[in-house]
Amino acid sequence: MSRFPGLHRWDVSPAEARAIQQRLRQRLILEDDFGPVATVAGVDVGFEDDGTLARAAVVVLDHADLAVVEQAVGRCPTPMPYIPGLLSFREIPAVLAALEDLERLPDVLLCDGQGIAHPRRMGIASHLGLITGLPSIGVGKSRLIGTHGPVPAERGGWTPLVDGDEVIGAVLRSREGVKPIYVSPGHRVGLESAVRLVMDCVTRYKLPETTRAADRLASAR
DNA sequence: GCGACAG
DNA sequence: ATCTTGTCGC
Repeated sequence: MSRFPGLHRWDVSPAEARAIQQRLRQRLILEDDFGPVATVAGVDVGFEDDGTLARAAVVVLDHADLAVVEQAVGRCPTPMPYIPGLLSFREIPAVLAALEDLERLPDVLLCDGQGIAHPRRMGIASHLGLITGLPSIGVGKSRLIGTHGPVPAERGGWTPLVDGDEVIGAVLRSREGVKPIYVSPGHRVGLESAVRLVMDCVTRYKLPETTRAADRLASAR
């Protein structure tokens, strides 16, 4: 029993993957389109057997107290090598396997990587949001594209990430004294809400608890 | 042609 | 992403 409709094939060439991204980007909703957020999920992918097997982890947390509600792990043969701009084709198949095992789907997905802060506005968070239909946000530890000015030093402060004349994300100081993180809307979430939801999940560390929990599970530490 | 380049 | 110990700083 599959929870999500297959929008396209996964065993595609880089050129086909880029064409799929161009086709899908038109369906993205880049403004708030969600109800009460009771749960938030962290999504991350790790690899086993020299990278031949992808292992995805999804950890659902209670939005109010960040307590773990449930978690799932999904595996699948790694489809293709890492190619900047095509990360979702390498990692999403395993993520979908993990999502199928959840008792209940979360209200929002926080993915490791970018949302629309991507050359074709189709980073892994946006792609996953479109496939699942769930609101999604990209939380990256580093930059893929875009430029930005100085990042405020205080916790919670941020500056726009820009590409040409478009604001594609926020460079956020999630914690004082450490490198900022890159937050961008994935699907059905506007930038301000994306930043707010991410900060809702940040406690005493640079990365939100969603990411930390998923990272831990995906890397089997 | 020369860099840049999520995880 | 992954390979990996100690080490600097609050």
